[in-house]
Amino acid sequence: MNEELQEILRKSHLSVTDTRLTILKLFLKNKAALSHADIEKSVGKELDRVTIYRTLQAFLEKGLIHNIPTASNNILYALCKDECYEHQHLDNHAHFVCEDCGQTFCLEDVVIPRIQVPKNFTVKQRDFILNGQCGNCKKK
Amino acid sequence: MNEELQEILRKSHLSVTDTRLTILKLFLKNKAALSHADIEKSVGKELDRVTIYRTLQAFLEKGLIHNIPTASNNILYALCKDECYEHQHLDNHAHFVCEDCGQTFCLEDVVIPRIQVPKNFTVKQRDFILNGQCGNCKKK
DNA sequence: AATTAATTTGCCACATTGTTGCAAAGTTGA
DNA sequence: TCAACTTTGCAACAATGTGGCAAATTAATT
Repeated sequence: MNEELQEILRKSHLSVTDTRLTILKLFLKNKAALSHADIEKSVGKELDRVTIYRTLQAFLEKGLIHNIPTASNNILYALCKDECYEHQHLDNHAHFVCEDCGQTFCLEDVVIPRIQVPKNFTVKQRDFILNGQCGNCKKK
Repeated sequence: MNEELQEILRKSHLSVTDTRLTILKLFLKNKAALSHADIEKSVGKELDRVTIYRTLQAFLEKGLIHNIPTASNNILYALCKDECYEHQHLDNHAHFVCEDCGQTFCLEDVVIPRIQVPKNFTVKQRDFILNGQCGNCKKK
């Protein structure tokens, strides 16, 4: 298990440290996207607040995770798929934020449709965020 | 001119104050969406920082403006169209963030397409954010 | 027009979130 | 194993957001 995690970091050109393994593990364990606060809560005092910031920054830069725009002001992060490379994200799937449980899911199967933009505009990235109630919360 | 502004506030069930007229004027003058920091910079020391927060909150609640999710952590606000009502936003248009000038525009004509979501999921709101280069920056 | 009731504003203090510098600890590669 | 380099934790600081309260302003009423 740990070998696999290390391999993931190396593939992204990140040196292997306890901090990074811990945070990577969190991402793999959670189906939902994580905020800085989520991670801080999970690790308790095990990791410094600043270190978490810097780790997320490093993961972002190396293309291991991507961030998800939200209307509230907390940035969410989620693991990228294999098709994502450093500085070039191809996360063309939609994200779903559940109002009830607050969790955000990557809808890997929902491909973002291409749309017409005004002439002279060049589109480099597209984000599609849905808001509502997830399947789990609906049952209750 | 001032009469029209007052009318806009009244229509949204907001009492007319200098602060609100000032901020509303800013929104009407700017084609791009504004952040709290943008407004603070514009008005200088004319308005208190806290007052701006509360004014934006009031505008949001009454449906005069809507906020735009962004991947960075600063919330953007833009005027709503007439179809928006208090507590019920119908801003089903896409937003475009220009990488070069940093400005965010409402693409009023670009309607967000409906997409398929997993069964048991209920969609209440849809946000579509495009990222790239706007027409103005492309010319340069 | 003047008075009253209700709302809004500015100031203060405080909480939360994010950033930078630097020395100590850890990682990588030879 | 050693040296070069990177990462981490701590401290200090900057920026952003929130709540209380008295003074000022607006809206409503007579």
